[in-house]
Amino acid sequence: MKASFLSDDDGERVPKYSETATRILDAAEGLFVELGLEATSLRLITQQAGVNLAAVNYHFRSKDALFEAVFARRFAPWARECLRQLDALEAQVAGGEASLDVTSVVMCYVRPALALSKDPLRGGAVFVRLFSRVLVENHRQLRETLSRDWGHLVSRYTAALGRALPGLSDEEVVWRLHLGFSVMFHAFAGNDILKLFGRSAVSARDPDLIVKHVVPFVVAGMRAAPSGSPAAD
Amino acid sequence: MKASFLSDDDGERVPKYSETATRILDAAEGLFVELGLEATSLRLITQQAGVNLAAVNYHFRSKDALFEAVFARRFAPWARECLRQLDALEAQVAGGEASLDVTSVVMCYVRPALALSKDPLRGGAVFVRLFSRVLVENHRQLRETLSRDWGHLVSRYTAALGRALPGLSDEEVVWRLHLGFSVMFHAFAGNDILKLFGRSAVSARDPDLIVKHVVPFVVAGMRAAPSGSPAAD
DNA sequence: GTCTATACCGTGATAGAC
DNA sequence: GTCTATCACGGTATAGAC
Repeated sequence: MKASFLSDDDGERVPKYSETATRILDAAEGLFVELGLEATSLRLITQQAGVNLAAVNYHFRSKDALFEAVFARRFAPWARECLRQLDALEAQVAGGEASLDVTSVVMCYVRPALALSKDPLRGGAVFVRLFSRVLVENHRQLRETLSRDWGHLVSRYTAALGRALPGLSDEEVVWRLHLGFSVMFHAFAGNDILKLFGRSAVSARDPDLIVKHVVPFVVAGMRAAPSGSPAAD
Repeated sequence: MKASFLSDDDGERVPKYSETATRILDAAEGLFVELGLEATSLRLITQQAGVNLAAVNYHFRSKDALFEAVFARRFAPWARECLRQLDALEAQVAGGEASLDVTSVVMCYVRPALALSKDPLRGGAVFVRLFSRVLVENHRQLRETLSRDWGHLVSRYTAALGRALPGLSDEEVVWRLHLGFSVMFHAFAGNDILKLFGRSAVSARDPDLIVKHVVPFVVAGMRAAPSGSPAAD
């Protein structure tokens, strides 16, 4: 239940869960994505995990807390990888001042999400869809738990994006980073959103296809002129 | 409970609800947004509406169906206004072929959403937030109910956007329209998403501010080069 | 410390009287 | 159309076994 395990990356800093707690986490993770949060009962989770109902209230203190644990378990490695890639990028262009490319910065958080999305064996794809739910729903407890790591990640990317977009104010940089994150995660989540658009000629299932279509959109959006410039057509 | 009331716009084509049904709808609408869908109990709704608990299961057949009714009541006028504005735009440039501006097309659906968002007296702001929830959650029943009107709206906007972006394939046009809609609604929903980003220096409450920041982002994203073009920095 | 059995109360839904 | 009574199921808390 450690809150912040991003600062030190000396090996695997994942909190140790007991055998039964891990079984609960695994079962819950799959069911939350498959059925949704509210449609998944604790009785179904514990039944599938082969543990007692009360165990979930012992190891985690509530259903919401269980959801947070499921989420946090995947969030930490992802965030660590995002920071690692950003470090590598900045080290690569250490000499220059504003030589950071917008696409490169965006790819630093897209690549880890893409990797997760393409590796469903370890429950990676689950996390991306859970993240999109967190973005739209109100999980105040989860936000507090993640605020430290998340805040660090965002401030790092804000700085990098600010360097890549020298003409923008700080406020606008934050806005565009926010929009960029939102678009990416909702696209990866792919909760049949496209199905809403009548017959979906688009298959949002292929992660590579998502990157191909979404990244240019996001990068161009970030590069847009500051405020009310009409931009020649 | 009429499904499609978009084709004919001869006055108010809103389905007639009884007195008690309307009171239920009004109460549910406010509570769903304030507390969320699952946190709002039918007992609370009926209590606030001053009707009996069983009434909600008589007029609507379930809680989910009630949610759909709440949503559909706001969706129809909004969609009608979006089509009206698109009609006006296309009539304005009737002479030329590809003279449609991307910004103008985007504003055709942004303006109605903005109007709703700025008019909370009639429960308009509610709809925008509900829409964002529908986008990320799986309301298959609701999708089927709306597929006709929604499909018509999307095909019209796809055509218009395709005219404004002659260099793009049909598939890419659909993708960008999809992304544009997603960004807009999630920004309007503003479910404290920005709060996730550590201390939010950005106040997402002012709808005009949202439009000011989001529209340039979306328009630039739609105008991005087709596939793998790096685009000069 | 871990795990289990069980009881509690609120929820959505339904049947049937009026 | 409306209301009362009742049902099965949900999350939660607790007492107690190992």
